Amino acid sequence: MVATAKTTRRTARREQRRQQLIDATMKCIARKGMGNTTLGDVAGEAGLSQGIVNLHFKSKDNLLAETLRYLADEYKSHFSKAYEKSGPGPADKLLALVELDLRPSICDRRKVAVWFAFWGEVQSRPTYRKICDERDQYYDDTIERLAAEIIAEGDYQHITAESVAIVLNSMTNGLWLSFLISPRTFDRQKARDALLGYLSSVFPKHFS
Amino acid sequence: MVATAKTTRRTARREQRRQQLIDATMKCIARKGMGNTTLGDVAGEAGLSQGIVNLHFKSKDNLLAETLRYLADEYKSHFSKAYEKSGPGPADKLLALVELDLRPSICDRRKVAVWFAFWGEVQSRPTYRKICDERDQYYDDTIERLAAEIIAEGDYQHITAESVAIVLNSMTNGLWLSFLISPRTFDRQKARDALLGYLSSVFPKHFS
DNA sequence: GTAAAAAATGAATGAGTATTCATTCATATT
DNA sequence: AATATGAATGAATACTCATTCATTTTTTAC
Repeated sequence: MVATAKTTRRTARREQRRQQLIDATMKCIARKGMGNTTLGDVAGEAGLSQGIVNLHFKSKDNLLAETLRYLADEYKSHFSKAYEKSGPGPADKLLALVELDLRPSICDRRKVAVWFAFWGEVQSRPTYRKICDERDQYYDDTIERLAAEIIAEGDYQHITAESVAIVLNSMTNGLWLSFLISPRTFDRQKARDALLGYLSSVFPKHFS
Repeated sequence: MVATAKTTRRTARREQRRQQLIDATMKCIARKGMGNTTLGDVAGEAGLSQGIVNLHFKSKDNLLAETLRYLADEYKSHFSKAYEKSGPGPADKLLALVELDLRPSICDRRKVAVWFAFWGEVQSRPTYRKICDERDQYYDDTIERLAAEIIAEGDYQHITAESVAIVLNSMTNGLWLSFLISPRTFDRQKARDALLGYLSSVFPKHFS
């Protein structure tokens, strides 16, 4: 009885419940769009009652901001892990980071839909902008530094680290858009080939 | 003559009003986001009365779809014009089309904000997806054909037209995102340099 | 085992907003 | 000038949904 009660208990620890609601929020946004997602939808998706979101997040605005922050933090964490785990040279690291954006766990229908939902509102919401900006800066700076190291190593001419960072950053975001809009025709392998094609034409000594 | 002129003027006024409302819609979406734009906002922005949108567009949903269609059509029209007007070779044409996406009349704060607002909802709205898909297909096919011609002309190895089209398509969309999120740090010239840098590394004989 | 605390419920509230429609207004037609 | 017609208004309506809160259920502490 004690054991059963523990596994089937209806209440959950605060953090657990919050996470459950954030997950439900992402599902709803992906399915119905941010504008058409109601707190009732989120609660229903989580199998809980009407007032649950306000209990745990105080307001809808707050829930949405926390959802975005969760996504951004998750991305950063994957990013750092990919960086640490990859080979020692800057080319290894750059490749690992670029490939990260195509990994199914990141380049996932639901998550990408949520990113774009927020980007669509970023213009009018300073909070969203701040969170997105921060993540982008983090990404951009790292990529540019790696590109600079590769350029120095290979003594490449006619190319700047900044340009490479701009290309890679915009390409990965743009690939997400293709994935979102045309999941049928989107092909991870082709996307990867395109990215590698770019890297090998700009850094031929490093990416054959 | 008299009858005809009068008739066309009357219908023209109707189209004029619709266009005025579409413009107001884009302004509102850019300022407040799609989710927070009310029909009252749109009517107010146009200097007209509450019920005006329903009179001309039947419903809010319809207004939004027509707004997206307008944007897509406008883009296609600029695209065709740029294609026609550009130099004869495929490299001239490719450059002209790529540069189009950075032209202030296209890469404009308001319009880009509206594109992203719709992309954020594309997942849940088949109508939006269809319109976006169509535009993308148009773009992609043309770019790929031009890339294929350039590859043939220059006898380039280790590169496919499809890859080039993927890179260019995702890059231009991605650059729009940077422009939207960080208008302060976004730099048209640097974006252009990055695009040209890509083209010259992949097609060195055509883009020095 | 009991009491206090915490978590969760779901009906009620009220603010906001899409839509409707009776009426007014402007212009064209006779 | 008189009439007809489409355009526009804006108050009224109907509805959605975020938020609140009194109540119930579950957990924790003793």
